[in-house]
Amino acid sequence: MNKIILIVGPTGVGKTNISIKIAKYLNAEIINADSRYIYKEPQIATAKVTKEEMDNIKHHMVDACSLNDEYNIYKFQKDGRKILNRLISENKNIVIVGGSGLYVKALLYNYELEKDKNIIKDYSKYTNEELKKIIDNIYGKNDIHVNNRQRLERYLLHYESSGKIITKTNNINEKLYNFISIGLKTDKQLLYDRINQRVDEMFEDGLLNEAKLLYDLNYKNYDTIIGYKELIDYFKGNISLDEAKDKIKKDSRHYAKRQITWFKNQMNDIKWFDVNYDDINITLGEIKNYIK
RNA sequence: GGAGAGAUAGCGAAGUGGUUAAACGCGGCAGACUGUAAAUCUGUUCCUUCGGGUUCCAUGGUUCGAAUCCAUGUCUCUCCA
Repeated sequence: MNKIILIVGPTGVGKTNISIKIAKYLNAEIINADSRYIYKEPQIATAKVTKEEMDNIKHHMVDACSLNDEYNIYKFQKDGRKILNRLISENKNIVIVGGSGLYVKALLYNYELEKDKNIIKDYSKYTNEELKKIIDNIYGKNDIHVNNRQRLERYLLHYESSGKIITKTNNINEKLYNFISIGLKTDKQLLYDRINQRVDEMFEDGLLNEAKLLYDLNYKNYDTIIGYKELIDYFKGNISLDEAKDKIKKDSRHYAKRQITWFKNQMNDIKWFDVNYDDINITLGEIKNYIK
């Protein structure tokens, strides 16, 4: 019987390193569940696994498309499950690692997503209040906040293109695969220190060059990546490099906090491990013992 | 040495006699989230045993009432010498 291990945690805890060690131990292949690893161009900004780090472990769902491509959770679910099912049929051990909570859930839980019909609607003539009222008439128990225009528009678009409403169902907590969930954590101040330090290291490693290069090429999803989007104002001369750098650190910390909130409250039966950075083997030992 | 301007919560900044524990922004903290998710959005942020307590540089004063008016002091900034 093959093993499927899910490893989650906030950015900067050390998921990449640990996942590879665990994969090595299990002779497993890795499926990435990190929404920004999908894009092939960013390397430094997304702290992407390097060839050397991979240590000959096969990685899936990394560098799968261009920053110019339209990628979304539906495609991730479809592509990811295809690989997952294939590896299962080949009786391989699998390590799934990622920080994108919704992607993880879409991959492993009963999230029913349908192919988008590519309908484009323009709701710009409606105010938030008007959109909210329309949605309230469709489904009074919706909990979308009036200010959340993105979700308001998404809800209406989904309804108008599929005729279906988005409701909270229990399916979303129903596991479709037999996997063990592991969460990596550490003291929050320590995590924030690590994140800040990692941003400094990214700059030492040439983040600015990478960012400028892609900026000049005008990539479509450029501004969805922490580490790039904060530099836009710097390239335009609106802020100093130090200001941009601080903003990257801040956005990264905020992102980590949102991830922690998600994994803590949106997912069940995650076994949390405190990462020991002085001796990673201690943490690895605890994990190996748990997944035995 | 002379002439002005100013000191407000962690920071920036409103407020110039009463419904002001003090707008707003940032930062902090917590949270929501089934298709942009590294996204989007929400709540909270002087202390509190939730009864209340203590605030707007300091001290003293005017007033029924002061962050707001007066006096003195301390500090900061700009300009003139």
